[in-house]
Amino acid sequence: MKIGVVAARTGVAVHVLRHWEDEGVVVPDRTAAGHRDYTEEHVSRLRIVRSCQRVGLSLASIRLILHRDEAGRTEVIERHLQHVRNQKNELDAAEAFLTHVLTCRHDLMSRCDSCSAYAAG
Amino acid sequence: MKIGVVAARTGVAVHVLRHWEDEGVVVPDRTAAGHRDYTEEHVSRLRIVRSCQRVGLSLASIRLILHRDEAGRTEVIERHLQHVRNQKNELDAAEAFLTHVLTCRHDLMSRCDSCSAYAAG
DNA sequence: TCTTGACCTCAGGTCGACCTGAGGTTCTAG
DNA sequence: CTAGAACCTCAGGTCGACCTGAGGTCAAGA
Ligand SMILES: [Zn+2]
Ligand SMILES: [Zn+2]
Ligand SMILES: [Zn+2]
Ligand SMILES: [Zn+2]
Repeated sequence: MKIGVVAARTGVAVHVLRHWEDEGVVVPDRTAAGHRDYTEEHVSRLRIVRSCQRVGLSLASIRLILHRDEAGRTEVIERHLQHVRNQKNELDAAEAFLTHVLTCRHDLMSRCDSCSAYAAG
Repeated sequence: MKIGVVAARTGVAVHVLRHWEDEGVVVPDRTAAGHRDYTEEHVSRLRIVRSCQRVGLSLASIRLILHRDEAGRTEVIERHLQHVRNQKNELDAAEAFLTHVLTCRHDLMSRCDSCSAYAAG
């Protein structure tokens, strides 16, 4: 499958697909003429890249996750799992804070218990 | 309070504090001689900046959140609340995926139901 | 007073993840 | 067989959030 078709199907711009190849994240095959040639497996992986990016993983980490043979893979995944779990707590706190500040009337946040609680976290 | 003391207390490097001032996020007072002078309220806000950054908010958004009088503040906060709620779902999916790939033995992710499920999301 | 460390500004560099454009080749529809 | 779309590489730009260094000012202890 050609790069333009993949871009249309995945919503990932052509130059981005080329960039991800440069970074070794999803490396397509090549036709005899040198054009990139993507399989369904590649497309599958591209979607995984997007999902991983949405939770803040870098291309370097995603590359590790997608390639079973890379050194330090397990460690990176476990580190990110830990990070993902921490993020959920951070998000709960952030949700509470953002909800609060919408209606907080304190001039100084340092005098507001709710705001201070978030600053302390 | 001088910038060096604040850096030590908050764990935020001096040049970062200066950068945050440039961006209008936390703007300290000044002494007669032109040195930055932080109050406890400033320190409180600095901690909030860190917490907000940890959930992916940009300095521009954080500035809006910290300054009640800025235009479009409510909209930005509500947009980020929505984002925060989405993130929690993303994180649940990512946690499941990362846990799975640690032990997935499929050569092609497109042939693994668990991996495919994450690609589909 | 003098020294030494902390502070100041301003200019330029880095890093990750793109984005844009130039200049050239390949594919495909008419 | 030819025009135009789609592909290729490579060089350089952008953006956010820092980071580094030069060259100078200010302040607290010996
Ligand atoms: Zn309050
Ligand atoms: Zn409050
Ligand atoms: Zn499986
Ligand atoms: Zn799997």
